[in-house]
Amino acid sequence: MASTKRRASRLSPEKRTADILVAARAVFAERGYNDMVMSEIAERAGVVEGSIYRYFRNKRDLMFRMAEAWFEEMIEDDAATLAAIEGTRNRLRFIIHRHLRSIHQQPDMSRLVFQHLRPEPDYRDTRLFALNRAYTARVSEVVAAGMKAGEIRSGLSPTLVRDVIFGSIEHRTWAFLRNEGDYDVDGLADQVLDLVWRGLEAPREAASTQEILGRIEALLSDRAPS
Amino acid sequence: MASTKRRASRLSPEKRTADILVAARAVFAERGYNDMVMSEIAERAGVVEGSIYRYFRNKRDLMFRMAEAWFEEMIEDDAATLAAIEGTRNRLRFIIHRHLRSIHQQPDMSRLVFQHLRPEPDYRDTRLFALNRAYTARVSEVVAAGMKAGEIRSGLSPTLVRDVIFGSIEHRTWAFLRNEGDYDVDGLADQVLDLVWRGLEAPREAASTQEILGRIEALLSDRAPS
Amino acid sequence: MASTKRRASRLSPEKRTADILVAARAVFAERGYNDMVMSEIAERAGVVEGSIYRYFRNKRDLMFRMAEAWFEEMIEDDAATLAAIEGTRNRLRFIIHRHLRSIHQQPDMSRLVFQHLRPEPDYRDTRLFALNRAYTARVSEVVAAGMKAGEIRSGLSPTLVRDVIFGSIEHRTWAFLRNEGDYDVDGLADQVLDLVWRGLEAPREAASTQEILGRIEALLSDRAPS
Amino acid sequence: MASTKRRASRLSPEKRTADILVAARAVFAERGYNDMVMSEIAERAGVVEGSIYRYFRNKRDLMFRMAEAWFEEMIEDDAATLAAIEGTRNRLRFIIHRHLRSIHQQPDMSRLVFQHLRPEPDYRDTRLFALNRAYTARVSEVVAAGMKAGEIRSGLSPTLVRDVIFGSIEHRTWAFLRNEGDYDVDGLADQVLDLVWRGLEAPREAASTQEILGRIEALLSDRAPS
DNA sequence: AATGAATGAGGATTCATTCAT
DNA sequence: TATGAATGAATCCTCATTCAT
Repeated sequence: MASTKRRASRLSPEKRTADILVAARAVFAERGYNDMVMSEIAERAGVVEGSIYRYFRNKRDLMFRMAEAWFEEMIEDDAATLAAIEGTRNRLRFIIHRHLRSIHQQPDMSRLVFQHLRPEPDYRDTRLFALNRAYTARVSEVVAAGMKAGEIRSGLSPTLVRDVIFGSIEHRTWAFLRNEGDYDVDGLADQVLDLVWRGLEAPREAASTQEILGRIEALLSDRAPS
Repeated sequence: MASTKRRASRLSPEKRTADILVAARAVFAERGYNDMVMSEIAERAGVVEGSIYRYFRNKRDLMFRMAEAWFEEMIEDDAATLAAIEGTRNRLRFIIHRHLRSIHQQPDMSRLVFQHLRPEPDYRDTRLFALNRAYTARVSEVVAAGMKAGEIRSGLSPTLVRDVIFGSIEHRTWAFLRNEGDYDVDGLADQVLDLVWRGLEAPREAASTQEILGRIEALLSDRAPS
Repeated sequence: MASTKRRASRLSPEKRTADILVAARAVFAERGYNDMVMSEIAERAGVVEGSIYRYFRNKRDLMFRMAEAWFEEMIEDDAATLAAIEGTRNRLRFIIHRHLRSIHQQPDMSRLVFQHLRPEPDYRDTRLFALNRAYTARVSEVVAAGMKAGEIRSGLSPTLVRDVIFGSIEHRTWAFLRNEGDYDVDGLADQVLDLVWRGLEAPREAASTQEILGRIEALLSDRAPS
Repeated sequence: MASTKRRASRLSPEKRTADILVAARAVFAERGYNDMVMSEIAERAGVVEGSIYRYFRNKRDLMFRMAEAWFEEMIEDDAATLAAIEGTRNRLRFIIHRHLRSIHQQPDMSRLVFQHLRPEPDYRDTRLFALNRAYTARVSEVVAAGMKAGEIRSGLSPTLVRDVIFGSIEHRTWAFLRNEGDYDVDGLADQVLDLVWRGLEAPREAASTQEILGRIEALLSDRAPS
């Protein structure tokens, strides 16, 4: 019986790493967090288990890298879009909508990050942390800019706004992530935005009243009999 | 040959259950989620491993019961207090403050619920779910009441408000739960409340309108025809 | 297909421990240090792998316990014999002979102790260390007693004598433990004893002097004047 | 596309071998036996893992070569010294002292040889064996010479003396090699020598007595009356 | 001669849960 | 009701060595 063993072709580390990540993501999508075993990933990637460890320190590292790749895609995809959107409110809506959409499209990956990776003790030293921070920092930045432009009332903590937005969304979508029902991305985005925006926007009431009065007075005095 | 073994004294099931829960909570506090092993709980509770299974279906059940006990305490403690507080804003502040305080005082238990219990697939069929729902429903109720009273603008989803509040708080406190830094319960409660309240409160346009009408009348009467 | 699984009968911990030790020793004898796998030990002992870990912390512990059992047997066996032997020289010979015989009969076990267990970093905190110390201390004790009795010259360090005896034997028998040739227990015991004893025994100068005087007197009386 | 990779400069095999040996020894000194990995050796030697295998059959071979280099140094260093020492006792003391000093200065290397290399099954076919034999043979040679010169009693086995000396020393120094305490090279050398020498030296008592008696008898018979 | 990517075997260990006594 | 001995599944990781380039 001839041995059918064949050495995997010699690939560049980048290609091999990418292959393994793709395989890992596929296995993860199919099996979920608990049943994602290294041997299956190796098999799919067309390498031997041991080879995975040349490119990834361990399983935990592999999972982080998986999530990092996901974040990188998202951040890159959004950059151009966000740059093209004008107005604080519109930009916030985009970010909110985007997050709701990400969760909706990639519930497994979301669960991975929310439940398993983010709570890790040394998460803060992670590249994923940096990426996630960049991802959420967009809110803080938009808020800070809006504040400068007078669209958002001053005195607010931009990072608190960030936590309100992402926290709200994630709390709202837990049921979906547990496979309990669905949600409407567009509608929910509007609801969240509405609520948050009210909390943020600079008070216009006082100014309008003055304006109204001023214009009425102006009108009346114009009409004054000569 | 006399056996020197001593049988555990026969206790009432309630007492036994309580003992085990106390032991479990102690072990959990000391060892954390991953290193909480049944044998140590049994030892502390003064029973044998197998006996735990007479009172708890399995470890998962035991953990849920632990968390349920925690929630029951909180809900009960708060009932009277909340009843004594008047005003929608004040009541919301209490609930926000309360949640921030719970997390601050019981980080382990919070992590257990947020990270391990709530994401469970059949969490929804759980008594913990019901308790948690009762715990968070207080927000929805207060909001609904505030809406009726005209303090809160209509058209809002009370459950969305609930998600905004608890989501914000939990997102904000993740770092703390990872043992990264601390937070100021009072200060944070005020910040969150401020932001949320702005998003909720009914517009005071009615008042401005009155003012506008009054001043118009005044102006017009000044110009009364001679 | 009927399942043929059967629970192992419930045994006393002592019996079970002994069974596992016996199995371990058998596997060790057959396979040697490197190929002694837990699964085979379990199989032979009639238990499941996991059960071994109820009685032994880990494989290392199991190996130590194996060696300890061996030492206990030896020490116990010898106690009566040694008590019955009179004379420092005879007692030393017994100990030397005994050690040579142990190595000869249990080369695997000897190798285990010499090569793998004794060099362990925390060997000193081990029960095996205590037993080994008791085993070798017999030399120190006999030497100390012999010194008191004047059979052995004073000023010697009994523990050094211990090291000389056991060190010599072990150095001499390394080749045998590597499966290179054999050795003659009796003959080697005599050789070692001879060499060591010369190093130990008190000088008999007093006796020679007596002899000299006696013979001089004899000579002189022969020549008595007629 | 120009490759920026730099090929290791082409060195003479002797130099490469030496470099790798130096690197191996450094890694071994830092990491110890268990954590000495080929990749680190390669890195230090400025070559790639695979290249090591051009110069050394395998890791085992590399370790043996490491130890061999050590022995060669020692043997060479000692040759002149030993030639300059006169007297059997003095020469033995030098050898004993030397061995104690070697262990004291190179505990890692000693442990390597004693624990890992010497017990190997085919150690006897090794160059290290030959070197070690040469190293220890100095004892046998000195003993044989001393026997011829009448300083050492006849009937002894020179190789047994060798085993006594090296065995004593190694048994005595095990604790030190386990990092438990230290020892005094000079003092211990004297103690060992004292004990061993007594076991070796030719008995002068008996001979002297004979001599004394003979001379007395001769004297007396000369004086016999005619 | 050098590279370095790929190989691949191999086993200890944990602990929730069960069930015969 | 209590006991506690027995179960048993399930997998990550290392690293010396090879060999195509």
